[in-house]
This record gives sequence, structure tokens and C-alpha cells, in this order.
Amino acid sequence: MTTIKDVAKLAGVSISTVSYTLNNSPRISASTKKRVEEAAKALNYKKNGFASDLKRSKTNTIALLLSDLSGPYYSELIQGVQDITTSNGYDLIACSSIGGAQSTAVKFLSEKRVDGAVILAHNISDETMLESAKSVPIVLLDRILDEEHIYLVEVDNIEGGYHATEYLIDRGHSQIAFVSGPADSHDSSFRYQGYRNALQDHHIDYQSKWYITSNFTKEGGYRATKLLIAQQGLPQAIFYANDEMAIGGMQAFRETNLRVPEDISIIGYDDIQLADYTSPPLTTIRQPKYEAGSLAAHLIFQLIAGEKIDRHYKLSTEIIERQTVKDLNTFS
Amino acid sequence: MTTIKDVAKLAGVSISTVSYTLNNSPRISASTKKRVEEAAKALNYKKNGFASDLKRSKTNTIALLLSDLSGPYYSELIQGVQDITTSNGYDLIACSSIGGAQSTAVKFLSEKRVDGAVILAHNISDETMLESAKSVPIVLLDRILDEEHIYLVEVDNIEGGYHATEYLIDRGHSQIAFVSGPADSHDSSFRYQGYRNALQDHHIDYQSKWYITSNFTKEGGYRATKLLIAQQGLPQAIFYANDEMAIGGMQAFRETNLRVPEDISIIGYDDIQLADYTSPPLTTIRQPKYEAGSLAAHLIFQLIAGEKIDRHYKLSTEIIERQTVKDLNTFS
DNA sequence: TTGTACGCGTTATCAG
DNA sequence: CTGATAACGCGTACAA
Repeated sequence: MTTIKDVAKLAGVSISTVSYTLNNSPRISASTKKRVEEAAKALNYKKNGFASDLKRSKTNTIALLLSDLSGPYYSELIQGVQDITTSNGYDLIACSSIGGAQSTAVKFLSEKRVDGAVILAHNISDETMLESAKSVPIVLLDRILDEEHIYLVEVDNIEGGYHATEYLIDRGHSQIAFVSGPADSHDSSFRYQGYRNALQDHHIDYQSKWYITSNFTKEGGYRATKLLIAQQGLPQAIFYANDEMAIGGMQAFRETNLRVPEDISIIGYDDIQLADYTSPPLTTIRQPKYEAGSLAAHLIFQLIAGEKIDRHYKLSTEIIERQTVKDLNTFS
Repeated sequence: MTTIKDVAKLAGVSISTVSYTLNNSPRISASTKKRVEEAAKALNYKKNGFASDLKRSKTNTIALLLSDLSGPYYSELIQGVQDITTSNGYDLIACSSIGGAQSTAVKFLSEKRVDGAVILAHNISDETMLESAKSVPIVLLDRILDEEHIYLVEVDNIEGGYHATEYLIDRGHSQIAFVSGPADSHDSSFRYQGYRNALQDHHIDYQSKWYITSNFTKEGGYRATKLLIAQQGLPQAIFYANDEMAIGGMQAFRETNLRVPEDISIIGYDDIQLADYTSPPLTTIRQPKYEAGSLAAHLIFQLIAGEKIDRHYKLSTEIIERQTVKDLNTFS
């Protein structure tokens, strides 16, 4: 292991001179600078990152905490975080929070191995978050928590649910079913809330027979749809609380020889990659993932800079029109 | 920032006692142990990870270097790496190698911030790899490089190409086209090699009109397929060098009213998630990604332990039978 | 149990 | 203005 000492010895200067040189201090003459640099190159010297971080008590890296490194998380969101991090000259590392409070993610936070963190890891408890927030700036993307030192960016799910429903209503649908995610999912219940609000604003009666609870999976969507089909009186349209369930639903319709969108319109939520590949391509609600990620990273840097900022940010959704919704107002 | 000193003061013991206690040394009496632990809790003390790493010159974390954190990399592979890493009591972090030699990934390697690395980052040059391999154990998953200190695990693409082709031949196909990836792709050319070998071994003449170069994208596969259709004499089957191109091909067939597999059989390569969602589901070649990841991580730990191991490992592929290949030997 | 010499760079301070 | 000396960051582990 070659250290700064070795370089100093070879260059015939003191340790501090080497350090100054390598950090481009102007106080070093060109000649010694050259000597030192050559020595460093010759020995293939690389500073020990820890020693450096320890001394400056600053790591120049921020972490992205994910519930599972191998999970199918939002790549656009990561892109957003990455872009901002890089453009601020910081490094980004991703850690998994598998294991909760014992996880690598939490460890990196509490041991001050990073200068800040963007968090998308529902398996870390609120308490742990509060704890960590005391020592390092963090921005949450996966929950709503109104506490000192907790900053978060939220995608407005109520608005998204409202948009989806209104989109169907605008196209002449009035019998609209809602297939929800698991009962304990905040996201799903906010989307449902938006659905109800839209119905109400358009004076459409809510019918409980068209509310089905499912579980955010393809199979769940399939079963929920079969159930809906089995009931007398199919709705004109179905709003699935996520795309996977919508895809399961499309399969159920295919098996039942019901055509989408001719016989029934459907709309999903998320705009996952698959949504563009189904046949027909799925109309859905896109969340501004890139924006959420980049905003989160921006906030981190403002916090690092010691600026005072709001604790809560809300982003809007966008509808992605594809081909699973029929416009009942036009002739065809 | 509360340090070990604060804890020592509060507990009324020396710094070293605190350190021993917190590291569960048996040399500390139960009573002081309790006092120290209480003090640590009261102050909410967490050790500074760097100081610790610096002293022990060991980080207990290994890195997974990816060409792009937001890229659609192999989640199963990551799972493999993660499982082994965790079960060895190490932490895993993922770093991006965007920026090549200046990237976070390379920096973490050279600054000794990790004890080892599994690498899947084609945008890091061979030279940089050789350089890094001197200071830290690394295992490559994305290239073949026969050099001292370079360990790698390879998935046998020649064998995969051979299997795919033979699978078609076994089912009665003899006119088999190959849609390749970009000319500079090693993976693609190995798969092609396997294709040629299989044809030869089964005494089937190779026909250059059935070799089309494309680019691993859906659009590329679409165009290549259109070209094949435009040519007089469609083959009985097409082997696409990756699944995305096969999916593009399926679209081309749909537009041309050719049915898969009734009119033409197709087989892909990779077994991407989408492959199971196409209609009909795509028959393809699966690479043992989980195994590759976990093997790579295993090797890292053997290297860390100072064991002497082989430098080159090769894994086999597996065929995933779905519904895009027709068996011409049976009546239907 | 405790004192203390490390690990390796950074930077304030001082001498030339 | 250049370069060297030394304290320091925080925890670890050996000698006492």
C-alpha cells in the first residue's frame, strides 16, 4: 500500500507538500509540483479515501436507499437523482435496506458514511428515519411524514386518481369500476379518493359493486376482473390502481372474448415499461419520476448548503393516452 | 457529533474501554458494559464508519459496479451478488461507472473504499480494470480478459447459440435465419458461432441470405424481420440474438398477418421479463444470471480470504420453452 | 482496565 | 512566497 509518505520520500519533500500539490494548492512551485506528481505516478499512488473523508468530515457522496437493490424500481427516478448528484460533483451510491435497521442502508446513514440520502425504502421504519434525519439530510420519496428535519417529495395520487377517472368520464363513460391495491396501501387509497372525488364532481353515483380490492399484481388484477365479469352488468370502464393489475385484467378479457377497448375501456396507473408493449397499448397515468428524483437530489444539496427550505413538495401526474380507452362520444 | 470520547466521559471510563465494550470484547465486566451501553444509548452514539475502517484498513463492504445505476440491468444477477454478500456479513453498495475512469465506481475502487468488487460495466476500460485489480479483488462479468489478477465468470454464449439452433432443428426446422446484434458485440458473435456450429453438426447448409445484422433493439428486430419477409422464401424459423429483437419481429409478423408459431417459429435470447408477456409467450434462452452473480460474489470472498482460485469460470444456458416454436414433427 | 501509539491525509502555523 | 512541522479527525488494539 503506497501512502502519501512514500510519495514524499521519493519526491524528497514533506508530506504536507505532497498533499498541497495533489490538492492543487497554489502555494506550490511548478518545479516541485512536477516532481511530486511524477513520484505519485511512479508509485501509482492513490489517496486513501477514508483518511481524507475522516479529516474533512465530509464524504462528497450521497446515498440512494432502496428497499431492494434488485427490485424493479423506477429507473427514471434514479436517473433524476443521478443527474443532479453528478452535476453537483458528488458521488452516488445505492444501498439496500433489506434487513431494516441492520441494513447497509441504515448503517451508511448512521455511521456518517454519506453526506445525504434520498430514500425509497418502505421497509425502513418511520422511527429509524427520524433518528437518521438528525445526523444527515434526508429526503423521503416513499411516505408522508410531517416531522421536523423530514423533507419529502410526494406525487399527488389523489390528483392522479381524479385525472384518470375524469378522463374516462370525459369520453362518455359513467359506469366506472375501480380495482384497488391492498387495503393498507396509501397510494391506492389516495387514488381511490381521487376516483370518488371525480365521480362526485361529475354527479355520478358511486356503486360499491364496482369497487374491488386486489393486491397490485397481475394475478390479482386477473381475478378481480373475472369477478367483475361474473357479476351481472359489466361497467363501461375500469380504472386499475396500477398497471400490473390492468395487464392481468386484459388477459381476463382476452380469455372471455371481450375486446379492449371496443367492449370495455381500461386505464392503469404508473406507466410501467410493459404498458407500452401490451396489445393494445395501455392508457395510463404517469408519475413524474424523473422530476421526483431530481427534485429530491436538489433538496439534498440545498440542505447540505444549509439553506432553509420547505419540508413538503407535491408533484402532479400526467395522463399517457394510448389505446385502451374508447371515446364513446364519437361514432365509430 | 458525539464521539467515543463523549461516551467515555459520561460512563466514567476510558476510551478504550468503550471501544472494547461496543465491539463485544469478553474482557469487559458486565457492570461496566452496562454502564457504557447506557451512556452510548443516552448520547445516541454511533461510531464514525471511516475512523473505524481507516484503523482496521478493511471496509467490510463490497461494491457492485454497474455501467448505469438506472439501467435495466439484470435484477437476478444483483440478487445473487446481494445474497452471498449478505450471508458473508458484508455490505453491498452499487456504484455507477458513468464517466469512466473519473466515475464513482472507479474512485471507490482506487481509493480503497471497498474490499472487493463485482463488475458489470463495459464502459470501464480494460486498462483501468487491470490497474484496479492490483489493489482490490475484482471479478468481471462483462468481458473476457486473460490477465493475472483478473477473475471472471462468463456465460457460454456459443453454447447458448448452439442450444437455440439445435432446439429448432430437433423440432424439424432446417431453414433457420439468424438476426444478429451489432457487429462489435462479442455476445452476438458468440451466439452466431453457436448457430453455425449447430447447423454444421446437423449437416445443414448455411445460407448467407438468412443472416441479417441488426442492433439488439425492438425497432432493429422489426426492420430485420420486414427485410426477411420481403425476401422471397421465408425461413421456417428465426433465431434472434436477443429477446428485444424477437419482440420487434413478432410485431412485424403481426402486421404481415403471419402467425407465430403456425407460420413461422421464433426463438429469442436472454429471457427478459417481457418475454413471458408477449402473445404468444416467447421461447428463449435463459442465462443463469442469479448463478453468475452469486458465483462472482463467492469468488470475491475466496479472494479476500487469500485462497488460490481459477481465473475463469463458464456457466451454461438453459432453454425456456414457451409458445413461439412449432414442432414440425407432430401433426396438428 | 487504561494509556497511547498508531492508520493516513489535511491544514493551521511557523521558519526560512 | 515556499516548504516543513505537528496537531487533528475518531476509533482500534497492543502493552502495561
